[in-house]
Amino acid sequence: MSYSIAEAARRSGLSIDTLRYYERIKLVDPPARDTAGRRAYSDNDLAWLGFLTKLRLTGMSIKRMREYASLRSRGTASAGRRKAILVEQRQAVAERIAELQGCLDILDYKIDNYEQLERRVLEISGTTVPENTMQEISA
Amino acid sequence: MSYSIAEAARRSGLSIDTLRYYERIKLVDPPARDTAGRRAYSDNDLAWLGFLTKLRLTGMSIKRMREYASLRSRGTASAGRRKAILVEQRQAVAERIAELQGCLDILDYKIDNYEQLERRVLEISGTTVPENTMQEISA
DNA sequence: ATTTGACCTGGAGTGCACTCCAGGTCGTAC
DNA sequence: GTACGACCTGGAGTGCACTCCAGGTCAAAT
Repeated sequence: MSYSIAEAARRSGLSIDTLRYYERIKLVDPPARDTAGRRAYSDNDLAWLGFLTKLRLTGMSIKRMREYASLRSRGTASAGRRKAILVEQRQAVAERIAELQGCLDILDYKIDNYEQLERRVLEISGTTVPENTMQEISA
Repeated sequence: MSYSIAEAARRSGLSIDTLRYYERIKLVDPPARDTAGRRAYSDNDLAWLGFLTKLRLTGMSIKRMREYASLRSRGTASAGRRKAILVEQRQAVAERIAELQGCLDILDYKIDNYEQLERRVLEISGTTVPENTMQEISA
């Protein structure tokens, strides 16, 4: 099967401009063209775009993705280095997840503070809230 | 206690330039100054910088952090909206963690493919690797 | 007294990842 | 046969979050 750029954009979740941009910066190989010179993406192209969007979701930089892409086009001999990139990225993602988990804990703590404040305001409505309560919340 | 900009940078993990930048864009209140006009950060300032770096780690935009910062300076009345921002961010972080988990699975799958390829190459060293093996790996 | 180093200011520059634009070419629908 | 919509190109523009720079001030050390 072959797909117009609009269809490829729809299926990959990237914009048409981004698709052309990725081609310009050599992140994807130039797709085939139809008789009128319009891009005709193959299933293979789509699969590669799909994988690229996953790498992007992991936070991989375009520079790094280009490195991976260029290794890929050099064939089997580069498999080791490609694997190394993926392993490194796996590590980075795991670390990022841990970091976000830590952030989640902090957010929960702060949200809980706000909830306690709400409860206290309800209880002693009209009374001045002690200064240290605000400290606790804004710190 | 009061800290020089260099010390504040060291303690917050931000650069000196970033500290001045955050002040310029009203993300932090201008700190006190010493007799020579140099910034003197308080423990309170440091605590706020600490929280900001956590928010940044969650991927919150500076625009959103500024919103939070400006609400904070408007006092208790804004607590509800501040809490809402935190709750929303908590949600975004949880979603991002889930997304990264999914990426981790894909990376594991790809890495596993590379490992299988390595084993096959070892076993039948010198033999041509079947075309579909490469497809599986590059898709 | 001068040198050093940390700090100051306003403003310009950077890198990233897109995103938009003007002006042009096709093939199909009316 | 012309109007339309989807596509094409090279290049410029955007938003974000810093980062760097020139030229200057000040207090302590030599």
